[in-house]
Amino acid sequence: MRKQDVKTEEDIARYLEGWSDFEKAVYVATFRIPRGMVSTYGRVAKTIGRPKASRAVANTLHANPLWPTVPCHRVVCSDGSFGGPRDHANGRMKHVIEEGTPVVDGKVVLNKDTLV
DNA sequence: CCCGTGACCGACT
DNA sequence: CAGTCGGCCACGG
Repeated sequence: MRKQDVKTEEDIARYLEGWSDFEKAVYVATFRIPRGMVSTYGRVAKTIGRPKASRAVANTLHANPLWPTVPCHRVVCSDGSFGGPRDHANGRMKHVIEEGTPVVDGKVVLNKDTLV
């Protein structure tokens, strides 16, 4: 199926057939993050039952094959900063801001209203 | 099966 | 409060 036709969690799992369960879980969890809010690598890891797999989550999202269907830009570091190469980080920050999420000094403001 | 590689995290100087 | 350090984990070679 074509990437632009992926619109549900089931679609994601189908599109990712052949990928590991871990990777599917990461993308599905990220897909659930509502617009205007963010989550952190650590929290996503916890959500999918792998509390200590934050690094693996980051690795997985780095290769997000379903952008922008899967909003990987809504996943940031635990301190609110955007990890990764400068160019990628800037783009992600721009999208987060466009969705109305508060960003101060290059970092997302993490509180009960912005953090899932 | 061992090893290097990260878009990380939390605790501890 | 900024910088370090060790632990963590999936993946690919």
